[in-house]
Amino acid sequence: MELSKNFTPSETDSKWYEHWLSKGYFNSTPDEREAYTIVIPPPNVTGVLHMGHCLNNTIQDILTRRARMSGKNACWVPGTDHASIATEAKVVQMLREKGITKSSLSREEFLQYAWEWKEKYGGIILQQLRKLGCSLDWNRTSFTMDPHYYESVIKVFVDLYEKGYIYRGKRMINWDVKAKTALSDEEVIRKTTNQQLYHIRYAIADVNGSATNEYITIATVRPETIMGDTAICVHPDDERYLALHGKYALVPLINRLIRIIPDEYVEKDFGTGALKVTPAHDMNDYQLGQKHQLEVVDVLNDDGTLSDAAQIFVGEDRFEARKKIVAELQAKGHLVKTEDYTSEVGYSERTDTVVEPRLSEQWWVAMKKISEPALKAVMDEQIKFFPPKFRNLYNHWMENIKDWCISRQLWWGHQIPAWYNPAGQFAVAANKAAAFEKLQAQYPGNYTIEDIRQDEDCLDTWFSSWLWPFEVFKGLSDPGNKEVQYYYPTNTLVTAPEIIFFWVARMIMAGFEYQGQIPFREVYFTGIVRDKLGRKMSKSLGNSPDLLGLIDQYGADAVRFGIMIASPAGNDILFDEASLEQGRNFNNKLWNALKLVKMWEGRQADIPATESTFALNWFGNRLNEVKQALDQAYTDFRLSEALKMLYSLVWDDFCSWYLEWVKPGFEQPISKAVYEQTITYFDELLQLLHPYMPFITEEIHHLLKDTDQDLCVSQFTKAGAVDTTIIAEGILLKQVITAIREARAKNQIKPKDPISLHIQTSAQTQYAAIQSILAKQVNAETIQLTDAAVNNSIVVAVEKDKFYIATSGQAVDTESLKAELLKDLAYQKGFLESVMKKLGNERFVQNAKPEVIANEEKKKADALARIQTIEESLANLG
RNA sequence: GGGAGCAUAGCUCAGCUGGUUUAGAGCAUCUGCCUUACAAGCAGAGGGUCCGCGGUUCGAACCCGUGUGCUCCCA
Repeated sequence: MELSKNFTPSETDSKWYEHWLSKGYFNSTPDEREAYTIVIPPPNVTGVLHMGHCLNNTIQDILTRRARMSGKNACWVPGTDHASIATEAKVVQMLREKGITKSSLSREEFLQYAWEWKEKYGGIILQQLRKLGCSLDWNRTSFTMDPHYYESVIKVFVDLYEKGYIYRGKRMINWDVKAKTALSDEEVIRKTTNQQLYHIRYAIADVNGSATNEYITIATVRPETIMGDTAICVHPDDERYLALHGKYALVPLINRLIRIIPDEYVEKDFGTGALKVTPAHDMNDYQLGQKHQLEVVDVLNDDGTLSDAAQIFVGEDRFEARKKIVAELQAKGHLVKTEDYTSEVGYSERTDTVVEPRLSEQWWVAMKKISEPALKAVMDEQIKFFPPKFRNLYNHWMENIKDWCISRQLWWGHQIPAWYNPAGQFAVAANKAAAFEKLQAQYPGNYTIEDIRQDEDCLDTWFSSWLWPFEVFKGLSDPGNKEVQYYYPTNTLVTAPEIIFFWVARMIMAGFEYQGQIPFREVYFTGIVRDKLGRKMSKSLGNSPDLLGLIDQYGADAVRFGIMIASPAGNDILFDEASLEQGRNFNNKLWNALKLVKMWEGRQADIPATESTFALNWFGNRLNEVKQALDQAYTDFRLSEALKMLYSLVWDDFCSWYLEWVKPGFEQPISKAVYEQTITYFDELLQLLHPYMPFITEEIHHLLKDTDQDLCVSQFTKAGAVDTTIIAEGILLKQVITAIREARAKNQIKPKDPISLHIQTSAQTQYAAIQSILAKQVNAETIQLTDAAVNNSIVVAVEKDKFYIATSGQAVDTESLKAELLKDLAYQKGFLESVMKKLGNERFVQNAKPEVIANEEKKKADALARIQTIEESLANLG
């Protein structure tokens, strides 16, 4: 069989994915094995795969595949959430393109369009995850608006309402004027924004509204809201304004009479020290207004235009109105000055418009009541966070938790199960009939079931996704069923730290409330993917690479490698395409190792493995050593480090050392035993790598030997014991080879020119075992042991042993050799000095642990021996 | 304004309980090689005031204090 020059992922990736699917390897059903469960953090149904997903899902796939290969019944559940705001925005846009406005449709008609959109365009991301190789159980694909899921969300709402955890209330909320809906605090992104601070003077007036000649100047960034002012506030101790306490002022342009009130809330040093109070349009002003019983004048409509209450510029957009009002204030002499000002402004996460604080009637969850067990579970490490630093963040948020605004003025989502009678009284129930019954019982009256209407609003998307870990197994709609008992609590949640409050905390709450236990045992927080300049990837910066393009270009395995190698535990990732190149090169290395051993396949012979005994023994021990380290790295979620270990094991230990050590001479036969063991080792490496790079490993596994067994479902064998002596001998051998090669290079001995090597050592038997390997690696035609210095040779010292390199005809560059030895000598002497300093320190000898002192003694002895070797070598050079 | 985290080679990071060779890896750089698996490669090399200062200790990259710089979260 002819193997291509390089590995070509495009030909193999889809072949193997289809094969795995057809074998049903990713599908899980409860059995007697231990379950290992991951539920995917459901991506937004409108979403497409980006770097964040790539990282997140690669990690989940690594964990899932590793579990599957470790005797567990691995189950990774895919799905999407319905993303109220984002999806509704997409549907509205689609309708607009068709010339249809949302307002011309009934709710039912709109939802029909929305479902059509979802079926046609939604969940593209799930297809893309296949390209990445994700071993998800597609039979379990879930959606937050599946019928059973929908019912469960409603059930939870009714239940929490009945428990008194949900209430309806008029409060200040974040309003998205574009989507015309409430947002929770977490959906508001604060951005530093350049603005103008306008200084505006208000005429002082008497109680009858007659203006005086005096003025008070306030500073504001929002002049368009002055028509909603109901007071001016000054600090009670501010001497400038003492005389004005209890006086009145006139709002410019509309001449409404407002009070001047003292309150310590005002900062004397900010602006003019006088604050206009607009309770309808500012969170703090609202609180101030409540304290002083101020009137609330709402001058904005729900779309961000000025309302009738504004009296002027009615119907104009808030920012247009701002410009016009500033112009008019200036024209009428009310504008004192304008200065540049920078502050944080809230923007809607979904529509990127400036969020409007707005007084509005919404539904809320009283969080204090249900958060307690969830806080405790993390603090007690019943749920472990990786990295643990996120426990602090979690703790802080949970202790200062605020009520959750769960209503959204949207149609796409779970409609709030509250019904109102004609008098506006309401009841919460699972359906209309039950609601009517409740209403009549509570508010008897002369109205029929036809007269009651359901709340128009739907629920926040997170109010459905917090049920995800159990409702994907129908844990609420079919309580205690076999699946939820088997798979729940799930094992690992892998997610980004930015949704720790949106989601992680709330899932834990819901888990306790509805399953009586934690939803997962550990949470792994990935870093945020940034570009190589450290900037967060975003659409507006255009710095997110086209992931599918990268997969096409480099192959899924290289992309997975690239993102994992750059992903230290708990830190952000600076993504650089260079790491994908490294991944591709690594693929190629594996591929070429395959080509090499394939060349040997037909050259097997019944000859003893004598010369390769050491190599076989050594690599077997290295493999066990790394396997043990890998187990620990996985336990600690040090996935990037685990990959580095594997990379080095394959590239350095296997390819650069082991394969070279067992490689037969040109067109020479290879011992059958050596060949077979090499195939076994190679296959073990592929197996260890499989969770990270599933495609190439499966491909090579099948090319390596004829087998029906797929690597995907093969089972790891336990790491055996490690013989540390062999490992140490391997290290010494590598050192010797490197030192001799270095000497060859320094003395311009061409790789093809053979040398004669003489070894002066006290450990002669050790060298007997590795002699043939050494000869091969340094191109020595003879190797002899010697008791004395060899004349006219290059001398190299490694540890306590000396190596004399003799060449035919080549002049030895004694000067550079001497320089090297002197440099080494200086280092060793410096080292010895530092050790002697310690040992000469009485207090060290008194206080340090015996094993530490013994180690220093050994360091001293070793250094002395090396110094002696070097000095003898120098003497030999003359 | 409140809180958290980070600072080690040009870049990205390891360095776990203070003592494991006067600090390690990968990438990048430099030198020499088209050696029969691999130039997407091989062989070798250079590169550090462990952010500054002070302290604890026989001993500090590691612990404490402080300053500086960066990042994030909350208001």
